[in-house]
Amino acid sequence: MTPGTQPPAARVTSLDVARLANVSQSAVSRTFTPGASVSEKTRERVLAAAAHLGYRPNILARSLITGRSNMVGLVLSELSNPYYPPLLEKLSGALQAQGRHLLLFTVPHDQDVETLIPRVLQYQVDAVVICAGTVSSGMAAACARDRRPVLLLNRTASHPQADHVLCDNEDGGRQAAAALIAAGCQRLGLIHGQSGTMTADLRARGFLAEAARAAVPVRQADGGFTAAGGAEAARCLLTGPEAPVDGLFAANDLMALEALRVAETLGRSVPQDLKIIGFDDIPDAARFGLSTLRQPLEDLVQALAAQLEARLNGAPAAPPQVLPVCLIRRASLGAA
Amino acid sequence: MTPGTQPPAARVTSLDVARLANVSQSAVSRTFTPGASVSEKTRERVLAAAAHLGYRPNILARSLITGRSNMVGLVLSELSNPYYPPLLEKLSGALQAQGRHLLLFTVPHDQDVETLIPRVLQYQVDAVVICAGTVSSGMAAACARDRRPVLLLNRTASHPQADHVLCDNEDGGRQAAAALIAAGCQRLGLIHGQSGTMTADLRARGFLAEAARAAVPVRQADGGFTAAGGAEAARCLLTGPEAPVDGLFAANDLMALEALRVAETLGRSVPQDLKIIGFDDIPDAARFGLSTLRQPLEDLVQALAAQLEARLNGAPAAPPQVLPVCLIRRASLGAA
DNA sequence: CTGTTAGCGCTTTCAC
DNA sequence: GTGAAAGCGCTAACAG
Repeated sequence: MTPGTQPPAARVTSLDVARLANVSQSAVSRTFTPGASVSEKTRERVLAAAAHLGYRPNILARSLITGRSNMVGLVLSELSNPYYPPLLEKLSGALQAQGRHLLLFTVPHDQDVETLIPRVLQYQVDAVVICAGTVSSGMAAACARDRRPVLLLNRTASHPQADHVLCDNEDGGRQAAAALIAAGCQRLGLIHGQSGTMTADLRARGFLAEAARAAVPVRQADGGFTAAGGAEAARCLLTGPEAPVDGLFAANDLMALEALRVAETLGRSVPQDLKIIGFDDIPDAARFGLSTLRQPLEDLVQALAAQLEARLNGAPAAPPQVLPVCLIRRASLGAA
Repeated sequence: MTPGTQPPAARVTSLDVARLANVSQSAVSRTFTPGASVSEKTRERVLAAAAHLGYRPNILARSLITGRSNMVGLVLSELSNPYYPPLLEKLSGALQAQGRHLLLFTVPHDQDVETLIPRVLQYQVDAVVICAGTVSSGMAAACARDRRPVLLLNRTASHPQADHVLCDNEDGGRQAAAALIAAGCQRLGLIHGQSGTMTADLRARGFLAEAARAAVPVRQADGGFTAAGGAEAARCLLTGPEAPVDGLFAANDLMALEALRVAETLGRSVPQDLKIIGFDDIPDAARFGLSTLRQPLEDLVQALAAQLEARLNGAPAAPPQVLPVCLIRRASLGAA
């Protein structure tokens, strides 16, 4: 049996309901259209018939006419980072509350975000949320041509037609440096995220700027945002001939937690010899007393959902929305 | 401006392409239909015109005719369990390789899986994958009426029309007990998952059966599959007047890891005084030397994808597919 | 191989 | 308020 040869399911259509209820097909349609005018009598008859047959409007057929699918494309790449699952859960919940649903596209390791976008658009999603890779202008243009809003979550601008919702990465870096310096650190270490990504660069920039302002030296290493890379970078920064660093900032918690473990292995006691700050506040951070910059996940998602709603109602792209991050002081900083 | 009042996007249709290429609309359609017969000449003209206009077929319109949307509904509840993100990532990848995409539905905390299903079906998804809550037969019936395959991932049977892909939870429990006993444990402890869920019950059953077979006593506590609950249960099992347990099995790693920490807090040294085994093999398990029963994620996903493909080609529901779990020996069991 | 035609299930004018 | 009819963008017969 060849694929696709199956008879399509015998679905219940509005016409079936109309016949059973002895009304026109349009009456059925109106009954299921929120703002339409139907007499109470008709509505009841239709609803009864629909319930009897198990009828529910076909959203795809509807969207062909209304131009609205109530689906939002979500392009994701880094589900393995524990920061994302809570985000995804909240995002899905917020959109579901608006009557929309996420259509998921994951970026294959060997592929680019770019190449995925046309596929996303084919599904007639009402908007595209991108939370992966770097977004080039070609892509934004493709969406703009189709008048499909594009929202970038935790990515920084590449195109003025897209909305941007993100946390203040640069200020987070700044806060980290300030906190370490205030805690008495004199030789700082910075574990970079994947270079080239805006979040990594901004966090680093803020950190370096604040350290420079205070004239505190900084040694750097690249951890690539991964646990393994973070461990490697930490080892690199905590050993060697030079005077060891006494304050460490990692561009995400995954790496910071590894640094914590590496420090332990090397016999450095935290927070006495070494203070550590991460970024994201993933669940494990609390468990291991890791100080970190917490992103306001709930606010990010709410802002995104609100902006999405606005754009779908015709509003133009808004200026980037940058939400504050908040330093959570835990044991790794000498907090209670 | 009222919602939905916006003019639908000015989309490029197959007719636009046809006109530009001086061919019929069907020629355009055929060009984009894999198995159709078009001359090389026409195909080129069409593709050129399409590229020029930025045309791509509207999948929703297509699905109205073919009865195939290439979307698969995914009903999820427990994204916060670190076991799920890798699963979701692999699943999405596997389906994407088949040219399908996941439409996400998360179960709100105050709601039932049941109530979500009609909404899922409205989107004309080709199939529904459920990875949440307990699935009642009413729901399965609804899907069956629409001839929509239902696949349950890591849930046990409730309806013969659904496919089931899961790992051998009961045997995992058995293996855990056997391993602890073989390692010399004489007083076992069991931290239950959320009671009522099949995975929790089966893991417990296997564990208890094997312990009983070996006539080793077992104390039990409920951890509800959560980190907090696991810590509480561990504290309960590791303290108290009775002789302390020397072998502990937790129904998932989240709880087992907490148990590991609680044991440390209580001054019990692992694996000397106490051996611990978890379930799932989440990333943290390796990091903390937790022995655990690893689920064959990749195999689960592949089996699911294959079964999905089969069902969509007309195959009937298959008998439950139970994949073996594998005990990973780490420090918590005294392994190297 | 090609164009013409019908129609997927639905919403939306438009008369009544 | 209601039904008839048109048509969203596309595929699938069907003649040629």
